[in-house]
Amino acid sequence: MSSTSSEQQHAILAAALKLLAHGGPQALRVRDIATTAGCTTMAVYSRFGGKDGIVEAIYVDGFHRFTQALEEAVNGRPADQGEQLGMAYRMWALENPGSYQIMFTQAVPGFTPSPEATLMALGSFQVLVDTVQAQQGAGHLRQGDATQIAWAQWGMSHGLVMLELAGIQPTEEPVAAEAVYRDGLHAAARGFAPDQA
Amino acid sequence: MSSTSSEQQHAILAAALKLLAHGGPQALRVRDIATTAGCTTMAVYSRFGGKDGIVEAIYVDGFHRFTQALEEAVNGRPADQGEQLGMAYRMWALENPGSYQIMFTQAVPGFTPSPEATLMALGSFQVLVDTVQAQQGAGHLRQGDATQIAWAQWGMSHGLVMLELAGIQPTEEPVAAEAVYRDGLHAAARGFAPDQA
DNA sequence: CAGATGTTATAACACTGTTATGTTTCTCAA
DNA sequence: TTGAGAAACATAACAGTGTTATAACATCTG
Repeated sequence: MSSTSSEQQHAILAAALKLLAHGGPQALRVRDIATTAGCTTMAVYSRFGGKDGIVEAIYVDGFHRFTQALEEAVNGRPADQGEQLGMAYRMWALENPGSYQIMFTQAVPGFTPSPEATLMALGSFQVLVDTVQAQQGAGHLRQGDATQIAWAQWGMSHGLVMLELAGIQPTEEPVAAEAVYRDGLHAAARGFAPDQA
Repeated sequence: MSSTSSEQQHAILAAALKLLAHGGPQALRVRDIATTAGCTTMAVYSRFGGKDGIVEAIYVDGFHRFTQALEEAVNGRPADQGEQLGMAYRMWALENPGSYQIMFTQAVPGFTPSPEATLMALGSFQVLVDTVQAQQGAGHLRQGDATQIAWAQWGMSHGLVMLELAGIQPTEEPVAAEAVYRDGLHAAARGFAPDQA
């Protein structure tokens, strides 16, 4: 039946996500995924076409949830949306480090996402652009290319998150990471504020 | 002799860097490194202890050259040093993408740098902190924790460079990447400027 | 010179992604 | 119901890669 197929697909993906959460990207081994999902190695090939298929599924699932988390975070006045978005970005990455690495770094050697998956990734970026435009409309950000401003903010978020995920700390106290991140967001907001502000 | 040992070490490292430049981190295969260096597979184990030893050598070599490039770039008035440093950061990463990936991402699955190598990496960060302090002294950046400001700037540089290395472009024109990056640097500088400026 | 130490060359091993193969099970029309 | 075709399973084999073993060779030391 098609329903059991789909259930097994789900079980395999869930097993892969479990291994990913527990041991990072390098814990994604086809045999282990199959064992964890309670099926044979071949099932992974029947359902996903191989390891890259699993990784692509994780990639797509990750961006789906990531985009959703970002959209849900933006629910206040435009003045607050930048910080809300930035903090949600970091939070999601810290809670889903394995997925984040697969989505934004080449943690799995041979894997490159399909064109459709890449488009989906850019759709996630659209949330940032929309937020920038809302803030521009409210006079909190300078006029100009919203894509460019969103890109710079994405860059700062991504860079700080990556450094944090890599375990590189600015100070001895790990508690400071969040404060440093928030301060970076504020600085970026000031940097892109209208001239007269 | 010890000199021939050292020469062979150098030949192996050079071969690894050549493969890295040509095919990226996943082109670093022990057999290929040995063949390119004109020695046997075992020589890699005698000289470097295995693949991780080679990767660590690339890591250390990379941070050595990276730090040097950053230091050489800072040679103007404090007002210009931020942009000089940021542009040198991006330029080095684009010219040494393989090394940059090994240094800042986990491009080689099992590899983790030794504590000494990690200290060396933080030494590179010190160039940023020194520059921030010079700019603070000249009144171009707000007073406060120089480490924190440098960290945010590093984050933005790292994030934008990683996105660029991953081939993700903000617009259709690849020429815009440098302009976007430079604008991001300016925004960060404005964001951390003293209040009255 | 003789032994110890290190290096070379070759091969074998372990792990992982992938493919092949024979068997079983299921589906569904006759 | 039944039998043919298809799908899936279980097992094994294959290919690539990091690593280790082993024996022959070289080099240095006393």
